[in-house]
Amino acid sequence: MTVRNASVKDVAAAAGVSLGTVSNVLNRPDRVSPSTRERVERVMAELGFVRNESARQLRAGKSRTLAYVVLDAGNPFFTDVAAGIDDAADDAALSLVLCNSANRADREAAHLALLEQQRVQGILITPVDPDAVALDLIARRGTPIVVVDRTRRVEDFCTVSVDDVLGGRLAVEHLVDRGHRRVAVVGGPTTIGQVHDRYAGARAAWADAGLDPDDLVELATEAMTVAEGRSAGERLSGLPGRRRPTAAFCVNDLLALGLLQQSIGSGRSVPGDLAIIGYDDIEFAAAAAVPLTSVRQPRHQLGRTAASLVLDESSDPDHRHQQVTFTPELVARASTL
Amino acid sequence: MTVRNASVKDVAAAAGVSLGTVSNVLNRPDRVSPSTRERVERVMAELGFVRNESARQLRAGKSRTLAYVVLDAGNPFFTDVAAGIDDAADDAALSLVLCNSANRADREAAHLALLEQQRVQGILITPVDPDAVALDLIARRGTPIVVVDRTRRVEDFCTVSVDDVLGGRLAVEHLVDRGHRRVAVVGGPTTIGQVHDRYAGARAAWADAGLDPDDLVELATEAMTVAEGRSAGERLSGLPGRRRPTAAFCVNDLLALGLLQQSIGSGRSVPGDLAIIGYDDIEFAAAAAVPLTSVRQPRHQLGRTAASLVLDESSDPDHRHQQVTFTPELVARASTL
DNA sequence: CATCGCTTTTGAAACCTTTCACTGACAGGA
DNA sequence: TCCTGTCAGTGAAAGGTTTCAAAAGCGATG
Repeated sequence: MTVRNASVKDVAAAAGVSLGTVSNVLNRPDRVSPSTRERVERVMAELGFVRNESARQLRAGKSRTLAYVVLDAGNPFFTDVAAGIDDAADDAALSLVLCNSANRADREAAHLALLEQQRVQGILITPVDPDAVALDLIARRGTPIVVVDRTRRVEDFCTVSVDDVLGGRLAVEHLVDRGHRRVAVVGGPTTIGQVHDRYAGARAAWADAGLDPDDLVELATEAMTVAEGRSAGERLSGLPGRRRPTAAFCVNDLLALGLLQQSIGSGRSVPGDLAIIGYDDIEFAAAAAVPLTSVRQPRHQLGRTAASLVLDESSDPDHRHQQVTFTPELVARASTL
Repeated sequence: MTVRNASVKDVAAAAGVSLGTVSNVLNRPDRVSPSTRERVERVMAELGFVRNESARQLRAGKSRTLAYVVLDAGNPFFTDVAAGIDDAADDAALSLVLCNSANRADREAAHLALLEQQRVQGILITPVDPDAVALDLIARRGTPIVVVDRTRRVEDFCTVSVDDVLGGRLAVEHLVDRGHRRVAVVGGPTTIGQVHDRYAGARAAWADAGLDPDDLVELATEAMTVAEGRSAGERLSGLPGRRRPTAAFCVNDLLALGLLQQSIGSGRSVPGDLAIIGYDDIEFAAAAAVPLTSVRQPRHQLGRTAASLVLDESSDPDHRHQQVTFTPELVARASTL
């Protein structure tokens, strides 16, 4: 029965009706008499008919998918953002595909090219470089793009992000409140916009508290991973007692978890000898052996909003670009008690 | 210049050549004279021409993508498997799209239907129910399917998995070696094939060591999450001293991390009062405050192999289905010292 | 100049679906 | 009986790309 790739034509012939009728069964079943419809449907099942989405799309001009080009599929933060997007896509009866750029510009470019050729409804992206010109070209040619968790210098399309300066500020204010007067800021590279902003917020809060800038120690890392967090911990241990900070603000939770592990492993108590605060509030932060204080970003909300912006842009002819900024929130736990 | 959706026809007209020549520039540039090629390419850039992948695919009959329908995009285990698939897809110059079924059969079905309509080269899937008949239908109609990290009762297509009975055995043998004579097995629900197999391996190892089955305490959980791990820890604390196990084997790392957190938080030392062993060896296992002993699965390898099987099936006419089983490996760390 | 061999270019057909103006058939009303 | 309106079904056209046989162009050779 099952025929390799039966088409509407085959179905029509086998059911003794015209092409148009088969198409109507598929797309407007109410315009076909019940008896005919049933016969056609039976034939479709027998022949193993599967609609050819390429042909349909060619005719329709647009696809039924949304795409998210994610920066690092292994980072729980991004998978949560993706879950938010997925929710919104579900509501709009679109399906979401994830593409992983793994922080590599060449992979990102390849994915973008294919997505544009596929005429996806819209592209959500956390780009390797938010100011890359390739994004402009694609947007100008008509595919809606929304930048997620990054901002651009020129505001020529929608972006959704979180106020990272405020986040850095919240973290340091919290530590100052707890009485810390010598604090490390751990993170890098500062070429990443987020890292830069969080540092800036940290410095501003420190200055506002009237503290000496020299007592806010910046500890640069090469990446934001657990391993880098451990190595930062070793560098911290190496400092002489009086120069050693009593607290550390890590610009993401992976760093914080690494630092936490290294500290406990080398016999220091957290928060007694070293208070630690992270950023992102990923699920593993609350689950750490010493539950981690962290700056929470509304990541699900971030994804949901980004998706609704891209949908608006693709459907509303007089769409206006927006820059949505969310507010981060401090979640205090045992690591800074 | 930029025209909304320029087609090869528009390019041909603007460059003063025929359709066929434009197509040749795109697909066989060597057959076009340098001067013509250059002119056509310039016009394409001016017009903002973007190849219509639907039309191309309609003609070609197949697409350039591979899809992985992942069970839970938030679980680091699966993102690592996906990274392995991605590697192999890259090598074959295919692009990989990820679809998240989020453990829901309806979402899985929707994704599968669309992927089949899109005529993807192949589908990799960690299914909600490996024995679901929908998979057979799709495979029978000609889309190669490979089941990842699950096995099927009927071996009618390729599967790639890890020997979970052996994994359970390794974990319990390790604990017995360390002198434990009263051990908890934490996990569930046992309707999941993997969980069932790991339990079975654990029991077999226990029996082989000549120990009393009553001293292998099974602690069922409703899901395999950090929160469930914590709650299992509370139940464990509630047991009277002599009945309380000295070690726990958790059937995945999320459970183990939750149990670890709860134990330390309530003042028990690990591994002194309770040794803990997990399963999967996700990155956060090594990074826990007490580094976690775990059973490692070759997850990258798993993905890579699955991708190469699906590619083989889609290209080699006399492909034979294979059931590949990998061997897990114990990674001993401080939590079972 | 005719012929040959080679490279470059052409134009039509094919891929499969959807749409839409149209035909037939039939029932009800005048 | 004739007309009108409704409903079911029809068939051709369109959408953009690739392929392939055939044509054209062109320099060299006899």
